[in-house]
Parts: sequence; structure tokens; C-alpha cells
Amino acid sequence: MKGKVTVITGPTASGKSALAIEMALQKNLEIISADSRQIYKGIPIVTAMPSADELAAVKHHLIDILPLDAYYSAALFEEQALEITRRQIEERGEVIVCGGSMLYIDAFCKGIDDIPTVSESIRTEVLEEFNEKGNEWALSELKSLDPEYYAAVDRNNLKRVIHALEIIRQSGRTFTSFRRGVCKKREFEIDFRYIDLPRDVLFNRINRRVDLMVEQGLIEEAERVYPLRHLNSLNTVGLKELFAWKEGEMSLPVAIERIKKNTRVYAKKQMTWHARRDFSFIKD
RNA sequence: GGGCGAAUACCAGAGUGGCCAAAUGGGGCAGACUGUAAAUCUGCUGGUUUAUACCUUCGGUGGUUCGAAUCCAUCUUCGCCCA
Repeated sequence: MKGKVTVITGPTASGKSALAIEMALQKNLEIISADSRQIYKGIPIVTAMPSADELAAVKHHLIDILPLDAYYSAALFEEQALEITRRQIEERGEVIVCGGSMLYIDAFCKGIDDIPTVSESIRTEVLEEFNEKGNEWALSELKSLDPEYYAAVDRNNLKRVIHALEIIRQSGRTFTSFRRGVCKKREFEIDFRYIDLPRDVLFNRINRRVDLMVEQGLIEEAERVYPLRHLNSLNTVGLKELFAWKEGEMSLPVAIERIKKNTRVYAKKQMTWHARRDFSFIKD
């Protein structure tokens, strides 16, 4: 089954969605969203989700479908996006993947290792033990259970250390044993398009878009989900700053400036990821 | 006109004789990253292509001292107070 996938990516606010929708309309295609936040329901404004009209005009997949407390991951994305891709290629021969979650794009194009999913019970078990015993424990535990990964991880990044411990406990094997890092072959052709704008142009777009979000009701949206603020899906630029404002940590104007700044930082991270990752394999 | 206080790196702001190229925060820049990734983590931010090295900095000038961002004199600017 040969087919073609146009992958549209780029930093936030670079105009990916508009381009994807334009292309979809032109060629009568559907869009698979590769966005780790737009996939959740209830936060359309912060995530700059396509408008209702746009969604009505072009079928979007993996967008606006998960409850805010649902677990999701790049691996799940790979699996689901590939499944949809297969169907779309059968039906239309082509599909568009569009989004700025670079890890998801990477997982889609190159694949991600098969690592067992950690059960809820083990997740909380490890977390509780960590809260009780602290960093030292986590590091020494990893050192004895998986010295190879211990040598490789950024030991300041406890989140990764803990994740490795979860995997080890879940599987009874080292985390290293799962980390193959091989690039999977895709049966379809990938037309990879990265939208690259001059930084000052992009940053102006970001600043304007944040103001626009506020006009569209960003603050109300944040207040609506405020009670759920501990959820990862809401640990998001545009919300966390408003949560901080709600907590009295900063004024509203400051919070809005912070959103702009953090969005710029986020865009830079996306640019760095793209610049440093090797997507050259796609060209052949 | 008189009195007092302040002047520090991009910004804010510590530092009040040597351990100061100067805390800390903000901002900026650069980077890591295969499992909630818009997350998480790291480095740099006076100059010298490398530096446990050298050079130039703490409003200006001139002093005191072995040594000054720190002390003295004076000038400038800015705040506040009395006229």
C-alpha cells in the first residue's frame, strides 16, 4: 500500500493549520492533528484549535476528543495516527498530518520504541515511594537496577529517572533493554514541510495571537478549567500563567505578558528540536 | 537657596576596603530530550576565538591605600524635604 502523507509542522503560530486546511480543501483530504494539547476537549482557545467552521469544512482527526484527565502519549499518537493514515490512504491515497508537537511528528515519521505502558497502580506506587524517599533513593535505585540508563540520563531530570523506574517495575526488565532507537520504515511517502518564519515575524504573530485569544475568551476558558489545574493536559502555556494570576501570584497584565514570553520560548524549543533532529531520512 | 538620599552589567537589585567580572531575580541567547513533550531538564549572558589566564567595568574627575564598587573631596544627574 503506497500512499502519500504531507507532514506540515513548524513552530506555534507559524500558520500550519491554515496551510493544512487550504491544502485539504484543495485536494479533498482529511487532516490528522499532531498536537498534544488540541487533542483534549475543553481548551480550544489556548490551543488555537481550528474554528468550528474550519472543523466543519475539513475533517480533523485526533483533535478535541479526550477528556482532560485522560492519559496520552507520543506512542499512542503513533499508533492511532498510523491507523488513520492507513484508512485514509486506502480511501483517498493521501492524508495530511499537521501539528507542532515535535515528538509526535517524530514518532509518526520515524516510530517510537515499544515500551510497556505503565499501569496506574505502579505509577502511583513509584510516585508515592519517591515522595517518601526522595531524589537520592530514585537515583540509587536506578543505578542498581539499570546502570546503563543511569549513566545516560540527565540525573537532574527526575521525571525521566522516575519514568525509567516505572518501566523497570512494570516489566521486570531494564529500561535500556527497550530503548532500541531504531528508525522504523514507513510504507508511505512523506512530504515533509516545515514552516520557517523569520524570528521577529513569528514573534509578532505570537504576540498578536495571544491578544486575540484574550479577546476570544481565554480568561474565561482558564477559569472554567481552573479546578482541574493539576492535570498535565492543563500544564500548558496560556493556562498556567492564568492559574498563577488566579492564585494571586501576579497581576493579569503580567500574566498575559508571561504567556507571550512563554509562547516565544516554546516556539524556540520547537525550532531547536527541528533544527537538531535528523529528518533527512524522509527525503529518500 | 538650604538639608537629606540615590547613582552598580540589557532591566530590577544585592554588595559598604582584598575571597568581586560583581549575589539574586527578570529579560535575552544557546542546548538536551523515545512515553502525559505547550511537559521536563541544562548551560551562557563585560571583552579576549581556548582559559584554575589576562584586559576593561560599578555616574564623571581627582585623591587616600600595598589594594576601592566599597573610604575622602569635588562635579553631574535624579528623587524627597525645608524655603
